[in-house]
Amino acid sequence: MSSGKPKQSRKGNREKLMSAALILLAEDQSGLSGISLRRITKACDLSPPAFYSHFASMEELGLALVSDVGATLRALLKGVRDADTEASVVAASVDAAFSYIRGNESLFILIARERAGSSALIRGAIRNEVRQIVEEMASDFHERGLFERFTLPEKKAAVAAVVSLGLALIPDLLDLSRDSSAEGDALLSQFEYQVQFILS
Amino acid sequence: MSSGKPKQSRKGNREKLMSAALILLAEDQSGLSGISLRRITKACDLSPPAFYSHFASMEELGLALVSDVGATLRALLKGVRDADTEASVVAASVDAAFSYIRGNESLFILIARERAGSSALIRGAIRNEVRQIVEEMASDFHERGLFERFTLPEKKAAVAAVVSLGLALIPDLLDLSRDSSAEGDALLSQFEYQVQFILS
DNA sequence: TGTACATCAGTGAACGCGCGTTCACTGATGTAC
DNA sequence: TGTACATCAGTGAACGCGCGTTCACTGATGTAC
Repeated sequence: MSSGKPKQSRKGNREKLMSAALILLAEDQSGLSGISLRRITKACDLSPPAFYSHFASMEELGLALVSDVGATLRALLKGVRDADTEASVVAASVDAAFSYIRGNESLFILIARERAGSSALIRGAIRNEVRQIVEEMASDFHERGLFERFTLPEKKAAVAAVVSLGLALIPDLLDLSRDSSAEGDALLSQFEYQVQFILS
Repeated sequence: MSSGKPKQSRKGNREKLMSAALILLAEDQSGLSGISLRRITKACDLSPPAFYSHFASMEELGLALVSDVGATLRALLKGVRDADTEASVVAASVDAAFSYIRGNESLFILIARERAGSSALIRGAIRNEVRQIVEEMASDFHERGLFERFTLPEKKAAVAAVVSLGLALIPDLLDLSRDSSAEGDALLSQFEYQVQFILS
């Protein structure tokens, strides 16, 4: 027996805490307020006080997660917006967003849930990330002459509506496709109608 | 000194528990999982075990609240749908919903938050209430020949979009109008655009 | 390259707290006679 | 109307639990000489 663990590793533990939090967030459906500092550190094989070397509180960890997903998603959407007809831009953006969502479910469970969650700070951070994405997409469309029948504020309203409907879709989609994929599909085709209505 | 309280009152305590829960829900912004059985019973001057005479768990209390607000809102919307032009039906419904929301903020904080909250049962109950409202409004429009350019599933999708945007609006509105009424107004006029887009 | 040292991410023990839940009980309420 | 009784919403004490946070500490890591 060569025995045990290399204790006190000290490398990348901040990232480990963040991804352990995400995993717990996705397992329980309980939201940020339902997972405890102690469970997160236990999942990383750390002692509870080690948490404080990286974050002052759970809320700060939540803010870090939100800013991560915001930055990633913004970069992703920017990269995909080089198609130049309206239909293809919309299709590409929705596709990109949804495939990223599928690959990073737990981040979006966080966003969808904490958007109306317990921490005012986190709600504000999410609102800002969403707002940034909406503004960037709307100005981008504006500059490139897409959707010219809309004024700039109208473009923002339209993009905001699509994003909001998409976010609201996430928890429903997760709940329903757990039970029956048919209901999930119905939800998705309803979403397609809705996007179509909004972008006339 | 004639001294104190009539103890063990036994009348209407179920309702007292429910409304105490709502008050706590609105005070803290913490969601159902953030208010405890003990705090609710303390707010009603009851001992903690008295809770169990009325509800088997907090989740059951949550379900009771959801079904209350669903029933009330459905009745309210039904009563207001007797206008007979598209514009006036929409305007009347939105007005009715928003003035009810303003008068019952805490119920809607519950709905908006728990729609993506920790309890799968409660999420399901909210989904059903919303679905019922959407189906009723859409079939009603259908039967009365309003919005004839939409098929029935399109009508449902449109009504669902408006309701979803309205629900997502609530936490943002509460947060932002706390800071500045200007931002709240901007949000509301964005919502007006969005309803307009959807109903073409 | 080797050694002394500062830094700081880690440790385990301990704390007080509010929680949900159980238990045996009490006494107000409404009903049957 | 008055009395005996069943029901069941209430009580207070007690439980074990997991929580966040504090503390004095340790020892791995990277740097300066």
